[in-house]
Amino acid sequence: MDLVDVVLPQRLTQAYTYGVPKSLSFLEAGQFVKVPFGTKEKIGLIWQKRSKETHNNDFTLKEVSACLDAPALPGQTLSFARWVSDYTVTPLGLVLKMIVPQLSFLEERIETYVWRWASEDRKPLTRLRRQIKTSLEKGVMAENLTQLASRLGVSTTTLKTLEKEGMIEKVPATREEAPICIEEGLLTFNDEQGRAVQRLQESVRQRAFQVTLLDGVTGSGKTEVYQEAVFEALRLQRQVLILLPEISLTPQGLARFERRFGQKPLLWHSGVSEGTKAVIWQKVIKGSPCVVIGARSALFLPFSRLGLVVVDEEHEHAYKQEQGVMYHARDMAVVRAHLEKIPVILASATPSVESLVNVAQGKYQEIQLTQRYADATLPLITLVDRRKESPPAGGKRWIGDALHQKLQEVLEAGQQSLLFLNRRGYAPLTLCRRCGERLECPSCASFLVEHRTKGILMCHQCGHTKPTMTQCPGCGGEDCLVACGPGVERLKEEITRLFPLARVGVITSDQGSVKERAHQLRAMEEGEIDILIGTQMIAKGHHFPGLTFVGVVDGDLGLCGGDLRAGERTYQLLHQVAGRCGREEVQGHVMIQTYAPDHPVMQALSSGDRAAFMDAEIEARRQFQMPPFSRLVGVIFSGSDEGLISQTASMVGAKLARIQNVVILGPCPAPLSRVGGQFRWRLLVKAEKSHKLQGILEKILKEPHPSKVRIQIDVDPYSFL
DNA sequence: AGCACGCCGACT
DNA sequence: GTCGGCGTGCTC
Repeated sequence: MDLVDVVLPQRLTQAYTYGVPKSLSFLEAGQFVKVPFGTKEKIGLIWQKRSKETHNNDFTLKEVSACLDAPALPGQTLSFARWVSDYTVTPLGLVLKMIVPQLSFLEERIETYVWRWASEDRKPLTRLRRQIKTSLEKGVMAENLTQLASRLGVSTTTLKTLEKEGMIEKVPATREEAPICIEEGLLTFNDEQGRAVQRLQESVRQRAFQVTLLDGVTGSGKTEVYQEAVFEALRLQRQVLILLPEISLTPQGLARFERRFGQKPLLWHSGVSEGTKAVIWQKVIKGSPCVVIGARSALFLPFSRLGLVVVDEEHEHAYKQEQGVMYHARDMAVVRAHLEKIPVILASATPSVESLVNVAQGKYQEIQLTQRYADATLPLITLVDRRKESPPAGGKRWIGDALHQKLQEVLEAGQQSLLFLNRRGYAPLTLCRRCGERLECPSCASFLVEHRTKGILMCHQCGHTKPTMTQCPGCGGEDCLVACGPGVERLKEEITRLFPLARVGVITSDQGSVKERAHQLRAMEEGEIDILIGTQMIAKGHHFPGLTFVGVVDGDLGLCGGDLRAGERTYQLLHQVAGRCGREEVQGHVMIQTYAPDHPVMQALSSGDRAAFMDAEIEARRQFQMPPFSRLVGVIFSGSDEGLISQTASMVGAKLARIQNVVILGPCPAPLSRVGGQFRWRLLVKAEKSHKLQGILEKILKEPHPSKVRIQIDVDPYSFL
């Protein structure tokens, strides 16, 4: 009897060996099967076939009970699962669980049909029917008659009659029949863009692994350029994955995609319904040419004809998953492309240190886009030294004199301003001025942020909320609690005081519904808002034609703390915010309030010399032998007993320290040292890049340790705060 | 993830 | 005496 190793989509490290009954001798790796496991029947995946000689009699062999009528996972997807599992030290079953997040996805559902004119009759047709016939001959897909009706612009009843008469029929849409009509020549490219398009399309045609860093200044047409590569892949009947750090795609952006692709891109993120996800999953595994635009989890879709991967905004830290399976989607996208033998495009206006180093080392090719549309000039960036400004007076606390004056000018000129403050809520800290009590989250090591409009105090770590209080929980005093520091709500208060006649808008990720935010954005686009205040949310993608001025209220916010990437991150964020203005003929102006105008980040922003700044960052990383010039692995210990946790961490640290060529940093309380009542400690293992730490770490995980302590491995950690 | 097995307190 | 709490460990 043949033997197969079966992996279950659960937190299990190993595969289990089963016998294959004669009736199922056709089974291959990648197929889904039913197996008896413990007392239950489970659905699993055939990981590999093996010869019967390898079976020792340590256990009684059970048999595969049935084969599921579902398409098999493509071989490359299996290799990818193996690679991710090994690299991130994650149980194979958990990685499989990411590939098959719901077992219901395995069930076939016919999602889309191609509708055909079925009648051979030569009899003359009415004008309406002739029109329908002509439309259908172009190849139209729809899920049902209602949808078809809206697509053709006719009534459902007309189509119902036609179907009853047998004049039209539906055929399940298959790979070959999926019509992809690409509207050509909608865009004109300048020479630089044209050359970039040529190179990217060429790499798609070559169908070989290649990483391209598409480094283009804001407004240089990066998206349009990589979309041409996407079309090329579609023309070759291949699938495309576009990763975005978070789905911030506006309806307009989506419509633009659809117009050019001739089909809706498939959206994949946490907000998409299970049913829709199932349809996408099936489509992707069956190999229909399509474009999936997704958050990092889309990387684990079982593509069977992947032809191109795009990682947009590749520098974004949102690509690093910090909970559960800890992986970096950008890095894993490169791995996946390598295994699939296809090109991958990393796009950014402010590439990460990691990618720039890879370019310098010749591992990635680089394409630069330096020209902005319509010869728009880059905004002028000036720094305001807050140390030299007069102390808060005349209603000013967070807006200094220079910024105030500039806002006034812009307002008088009838133009729009944007104020950037990366802090939600009213005030980040509430303090008792009598006893010094600070309002903290009961279960996290973080302060409660006041949200005055909602009348609540909120922990931004765990989401815990409670109503605002008037009495200090420390000393019981009334009216002694004071809000410290600004949040966007408080900034709005100040702005309305300074400019009572201005139309002011606020956009944050936690205020109002998606619809309300969209409404605010539109109002801004249409010039109905004079001053828009916003957090990180507004840093991305939006284009406001009338915006000429951006004020950064606190440029130093991201710089505090000893984070390895603080400088890089602050540069990227502020650069992105600055890019919101001055796209049209008028030159934009950006003003950054800072207490550290001499800081390299501020100097780089004001001089526009990114290369020098990044070179310095890279040099610093090299000097201190930090990533990407070394390898870091975090080992996180969590649980409710802090003493036990720190003790275990020290023990494991001592054990790890005995390994050759390894430096142990810590242990010390982890970033987010207390979340949801759980204490977290972390130690960092630093080694040379070539050092294969994963094997050793896996052993550490398996070694006995107090069961109340959870140990997690974080390869290439990102948070250091 | 389940589920059985096992070792302690509360209750008919 | 037994029921049932969940902590522990195994499932080919």
